[in-house]
Amino acid sequence: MDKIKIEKSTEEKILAAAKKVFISKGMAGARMQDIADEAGINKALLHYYFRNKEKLFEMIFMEASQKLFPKINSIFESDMPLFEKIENFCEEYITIMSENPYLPLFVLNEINQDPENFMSKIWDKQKFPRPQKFLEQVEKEVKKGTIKKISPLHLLINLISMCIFPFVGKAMIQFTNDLDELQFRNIMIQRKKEIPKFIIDSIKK
Amino acid sequence: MDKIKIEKSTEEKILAAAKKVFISKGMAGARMQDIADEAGINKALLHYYFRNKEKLFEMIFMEASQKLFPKINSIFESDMPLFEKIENFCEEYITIMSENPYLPLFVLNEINQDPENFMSKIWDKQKFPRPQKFLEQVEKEVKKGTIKKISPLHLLINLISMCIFPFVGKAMIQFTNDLDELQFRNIMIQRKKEIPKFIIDSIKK
DNA sequence: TCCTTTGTTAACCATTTGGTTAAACTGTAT
DNA sequence: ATACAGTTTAACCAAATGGTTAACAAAGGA
Repeated sequence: MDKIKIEKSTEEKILAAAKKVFISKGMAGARMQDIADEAGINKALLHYYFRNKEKLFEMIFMEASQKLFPKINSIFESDMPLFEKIENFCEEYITIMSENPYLPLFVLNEINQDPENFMSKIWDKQKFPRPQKFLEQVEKEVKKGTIKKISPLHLLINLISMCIFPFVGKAMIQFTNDLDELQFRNIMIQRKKEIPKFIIDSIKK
Repeated sequence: MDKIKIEKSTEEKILAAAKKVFISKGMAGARMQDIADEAGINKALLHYYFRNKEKLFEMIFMEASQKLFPKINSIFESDMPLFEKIENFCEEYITIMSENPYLPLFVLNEINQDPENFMSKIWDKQKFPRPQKFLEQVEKEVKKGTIKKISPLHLLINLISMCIFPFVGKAMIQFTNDLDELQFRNIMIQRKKEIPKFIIDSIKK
């Protein structure tokens, strides 16, 4: 153990605990007491640092959704060639999500459970996925005849589905295929290459 | 309006209301009072028909997960040729889910939030997805050389990802692409054909 | 050393929530 | 009419839960 134990500040301890509890139980299922226990502090201290449950949740959710979304844009809006862009996206995206495998389900579920609140408070504060440029790029390639005729939107949905879904359905996939954590991790590493290959095989002429 | 209004029994009213509330708010977020209101009855009547929240939830969750899972098996384990099987799966699966678009997120989220409880109580009561035969079939086709060399497991994950994820990420997809309910429905109808085409284009020789 | 600010806690409070009870209502057979 | 079973409700209860308070400890500056 050459890891030096650095004293985390109380605020950091709370945020780490809140992240863990919120992501595993969701906003409705999380208990302030659980978070306090997890952080090893008194419950009142939570309210000293963060006014209330909603504020604390918002902080965690913001961080989480920022991890889930904005990395997408920088790739989608870049000037890379299409195939390279697809490869890049899979690589980057799966790498980030592998470090936070429960994050996509958490974010998508909370969005779904309270869309109005989500949109108003969280949405416009950060850049949201703008797939426009990607869609146009696909259309251009189709017209140029460099790839098969395919609906850009369906291609986009296929791409993000194959990257994100395995994390959302992690428990199901692991159980039906009898995979432990390590095996799952390895499969996701493989998918960084498998998905682009699968897509490009499908659309290249 | 030539629809005849048939009086639903109280039990049916409760189940319908519970389904609606549980699926939109999840187990933890659902309130017994909400369900009672939705059903237009007194809260105590809920406990008259279903002992407690857990029992009521279990009933709804069972029904939901039975809709999400077992239809898969009959197709996966049939003797259809591979391409036909893929076409059949997409067609059937998306049709069912289009009638219950929020069901996949609900089920996957609850599984994730309480895996132990899920496994013990719900899991073995019903047949669970057995993709074995599908995987073997893919491997056989690869060896025969009728399709490209591809990992059967990745192909399977790709298939279910592209079918299920759009429902899980419905809110996100609708928002980023500015789609109303009807447009989303139509895109999912297209996907019944688009997904098999996309897959077969990728793996056929 | 005293005083002020910041951090931390135990005890407490008000509301929400799942669940119970006992009474009342409804239809049906006697 | 009466009795009886199943159904429905208003009122109630206890536990859980988010949040507050007041007292206390620690740190630092005058």
